[in-house]
Amino acid sequence: MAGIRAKQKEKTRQALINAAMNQLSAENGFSSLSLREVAREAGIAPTSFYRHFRDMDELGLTLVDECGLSLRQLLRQARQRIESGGSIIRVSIETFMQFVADNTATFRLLLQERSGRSRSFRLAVVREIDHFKAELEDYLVNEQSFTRELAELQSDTIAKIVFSAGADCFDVDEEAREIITEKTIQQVRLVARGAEATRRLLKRQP
Amino acid sequence: MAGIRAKQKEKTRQALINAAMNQLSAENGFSSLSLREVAREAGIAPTSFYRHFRDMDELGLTLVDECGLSLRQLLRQARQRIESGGSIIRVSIETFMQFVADNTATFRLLLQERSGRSRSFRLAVVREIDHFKAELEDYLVNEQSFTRELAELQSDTIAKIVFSAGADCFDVDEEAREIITEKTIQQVRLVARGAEATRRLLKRQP
DNA sequence: ACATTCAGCGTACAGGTGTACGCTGTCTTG
DNA sequence: CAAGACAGCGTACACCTGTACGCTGAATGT
Repeated sequence: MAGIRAKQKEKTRQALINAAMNQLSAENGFSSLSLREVAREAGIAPTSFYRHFRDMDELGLTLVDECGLSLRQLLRQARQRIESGGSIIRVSIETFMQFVADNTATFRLLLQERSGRSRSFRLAVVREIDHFKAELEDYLVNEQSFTRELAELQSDTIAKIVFSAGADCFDVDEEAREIITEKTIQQVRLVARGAEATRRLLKRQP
Repeated sequence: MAGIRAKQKEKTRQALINAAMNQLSAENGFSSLSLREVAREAGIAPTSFYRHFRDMDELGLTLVDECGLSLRQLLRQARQRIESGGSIIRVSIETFMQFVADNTATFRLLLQERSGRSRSFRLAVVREIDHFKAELEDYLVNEQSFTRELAELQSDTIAKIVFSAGADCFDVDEEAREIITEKTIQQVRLVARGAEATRRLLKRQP
């Protein structure tokens, strides 16, 4: 039951996924990428593609899922590292930016399909971003004692800032990326400060 | 010299632009839209397309430019209306959201090409967003007496929030759009409050 | 051992794509 | 009024696309 067969299938499936990612990073959006070319780069016949995915869209959704998943895992690791001291904002954002640098192709897909193509694509992306927001929101409620409402407003704001900043990194070199990272840290601190001020404001006049 | 000829040319040029916008709004990203289909919808032969644009990319860049231009005009009008009283944040954001609702197709193009396709596309979009930020930044310096540095940080943050919020409006009905608008107003106020707090902080320890 | 499953292949087809080339008829200019 | 510019057309071509269909050979289940 080792599945020498299933193992090989999984291998070519990964080859397809990698091929798609490569062709994405080269240039061009996901929609302008062809089944045939992806199959060619993966080293299989065009018609064999269908043994793995119903169509290109299904492959695309897989990419989105994988991207979101590994981002979340990375951030969770980062948060654990923080429990032994360190600025949560700095570490989280540095981790995020490193992720974007290492996964430019898929992250670009994420942002691009967020406002494009089919509805199912958009929903998939929204789902990933919602995961991100939810974890941040919980942190703000549990560790920083914000009200649900204010935590929700804050986490949504931060998500918008951070994902936009990720997009700003696409065309730039490492040096510029560090500048953007520092700027983003400042921006998130701006929001945190604003939320803190709002909390105090609400305490005085509830 | 009225140019009955030039007039006709401009007319079909607009027809091409409109056709492209229509096909954009239907679904699908810009890159998956074909010269032939655009020409067909505009009512001209495919080969006549070249009398107006070198290729589809040139048409796309034109769309981006027009979108940014009319957004800026609208916001400038809104700011004039404010001089006779009213919350600048509320009016600006409501105007912005109305613009997105009225120009979903091109605004989607803007956001999509921001993180996609060719470098020249991305730069064009960045340019439009920079215009937006610059006008906001000037306002913050001149009318609210912020330092350049803090105004820059603030305007960049707000631009990120507002453009992201615009993207959130794509799939939703009018009711949900109003909710998003209100949320965005709160978020921008959060940032403004954070910037205010930062300013005070810096005054105490410069 | 044999029968079944199934990943991958090759062929084939209908349809779409961008664009080169040369023509037409009308507006514009001299 | 003649000469030229030029928007738009039709034809033609080479190329790429998705996918239907049936086959093969090896891994698997009995």
